[in-house]
Amino acid sequence: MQNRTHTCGELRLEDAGKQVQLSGWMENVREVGTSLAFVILRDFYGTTQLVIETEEQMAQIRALNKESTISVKGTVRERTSKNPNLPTGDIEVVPESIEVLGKCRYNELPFQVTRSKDADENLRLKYRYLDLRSPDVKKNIIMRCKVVAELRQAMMNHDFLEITTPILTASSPEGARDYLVPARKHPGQFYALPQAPQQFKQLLMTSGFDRYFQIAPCFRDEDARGDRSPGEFYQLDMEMAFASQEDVFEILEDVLPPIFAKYGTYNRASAAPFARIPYLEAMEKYGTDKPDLRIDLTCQDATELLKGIGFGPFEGEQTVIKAVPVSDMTCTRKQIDKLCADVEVVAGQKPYWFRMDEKGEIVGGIAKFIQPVKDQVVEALQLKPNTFVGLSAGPKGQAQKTAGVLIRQLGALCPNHMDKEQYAFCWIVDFPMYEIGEESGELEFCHNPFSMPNGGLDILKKAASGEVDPLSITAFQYDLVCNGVELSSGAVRNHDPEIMIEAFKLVRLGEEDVKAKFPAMYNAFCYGAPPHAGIAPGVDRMVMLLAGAETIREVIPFPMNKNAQDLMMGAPGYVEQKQLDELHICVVKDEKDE
RNA sequence: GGCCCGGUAGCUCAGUUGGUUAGAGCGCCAGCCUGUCACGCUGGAGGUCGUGGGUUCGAGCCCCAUCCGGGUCGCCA
Repeated sequence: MQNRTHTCGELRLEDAGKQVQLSGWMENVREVGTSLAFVILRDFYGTTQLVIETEEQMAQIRALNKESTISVKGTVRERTSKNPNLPTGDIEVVPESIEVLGKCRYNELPFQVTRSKDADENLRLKYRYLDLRSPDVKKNIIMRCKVVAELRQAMMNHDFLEITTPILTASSPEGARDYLVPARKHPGQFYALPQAPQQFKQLLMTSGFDRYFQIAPCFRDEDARGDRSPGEFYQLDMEMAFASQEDVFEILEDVLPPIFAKYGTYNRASAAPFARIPYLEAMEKYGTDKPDLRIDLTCQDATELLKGIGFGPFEGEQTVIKAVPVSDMTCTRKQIDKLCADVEVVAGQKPYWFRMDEKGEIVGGIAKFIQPVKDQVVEALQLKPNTFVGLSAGPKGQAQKTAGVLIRQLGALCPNHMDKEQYAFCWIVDFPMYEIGEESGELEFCHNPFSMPNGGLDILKKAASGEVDPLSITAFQYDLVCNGVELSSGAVRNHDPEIMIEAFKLVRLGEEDVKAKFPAMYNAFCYGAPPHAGIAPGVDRMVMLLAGAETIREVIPFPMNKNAQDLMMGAPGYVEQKQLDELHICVVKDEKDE
């Protein structure tokens, strides 16, 4: 059975006179008088106007609810009143027959399809199939498909092979919380869904595959954010054998900018090579390890300068003071107050400020404390009239963080300090290998234990003997950042079992722990592994940046809500006792439920 | 889990200092309209103001508890 000769976005003036068949959703009906009506028919490709002129068809349409699907055979006709705003606005179709294909049983919908973006998000997600009917919602998904296709093609052009890795695998002791799957044939044992194909891709390198990539599903049981989907997400996962950090950078610097420029809201993207910023420098200069380089503001240390001026929050032995000067700042007092309030919410700490007015006077905020040291401050911060200075103070980490938030908010507030319409990439490099854990108070891996330390075995041995501070050791670990969004982490991997054991020793673990935690990888590396490096940019995040979407859910076809529920499918849900029995699972009731 | 904001018609929201019968836009239903295109006009239906308790002569509004949603921090090798 054929349902159409053309799509609803296809017909033009030159098609006038043709016999056609169209099928689609009845988006709207406009009755004008008793025997004239216009029906808007919508499919994936667009909309076409039908004109109803007979009483019989009028009755047929009146009996139908909007959003029903119908198929119409008829003649294309030039409109007497054209609509220049529509691609098909020059023509209309005069039906000879109308067939109902799928009735919409409800005359009142949960929301109006053409305005679904105004509806409550949980309602949209529950009725996602209605939400997605809106071209505006659909367009992000279409763009996502094209971007993924181009990423795939670009990777293959660089001789990468797409290899799929298991979805049911072993629980990994490091990192995020796992999703567990009970093993029916092995009572008490569990599979886990992969947090990333990390170990598999490293095993592929050890197997002799030279360049691997995958649009890989990843599963992590952690709380959601606006830019972080709960449960599952996709990465452009890649790994290269006999490769250095720079080799990985070169690939992405070639693959990403053209796709960002082509599909993005902005058509400019950083050219290769992207800026490389050492982690410590990023924290010093931008107050964050994901700086938005579209903003030309930086922060500087003002501890020496401002400690001891008698302002309470600036005192204290551990206190560090950061200053963010903003030239040519013309914001109102109201805007500054709002800025400070916003910064406090995000950073969890109050910022301070003062301003040099147009006459060169220090005014506003904590000006009276600055007054006595005005000359030094003007000198050190190179102050000119109409310069605003945001300040943060506290333990180093907190002061940096607050300064980072200040920079971001000030960028958003001052168009003259933000070149917004572009994709500004940078690499954050030289992450520390170790840190002092906040809870344990002892030395721990900073990011992940798979990264190669800069200095190799030698530097680890020196750290072990006390010659070198382990906190000063950096790893060949890098982040890709775009417009203040962390797109990806990657690393040159530690492929040498000896170095691995030494690295673990520093955090009080031994060879047995390495073997127990990562048996496959450890064993494999004992059979001769190539040096290798990789990275895994998040696909959802990239598409979100390209679409300029407010939340990551706008670029996922069927997203879960923030509580990791799929309201449309009813997941998670209870299962039958028989299923639990087969899986040897006994559900213990929460005390609250009893 | 902490903090902040919210929950009023199918949808999006307004609701003054606590005071008569809780409103608007869109949608829905009915009628009118022969060139609409966010069609227009007239009329109508539709509400346990999240839930439970309290204060008060009187609560959508104030207080307490609780549930749900959003943001943010924690968390995310």
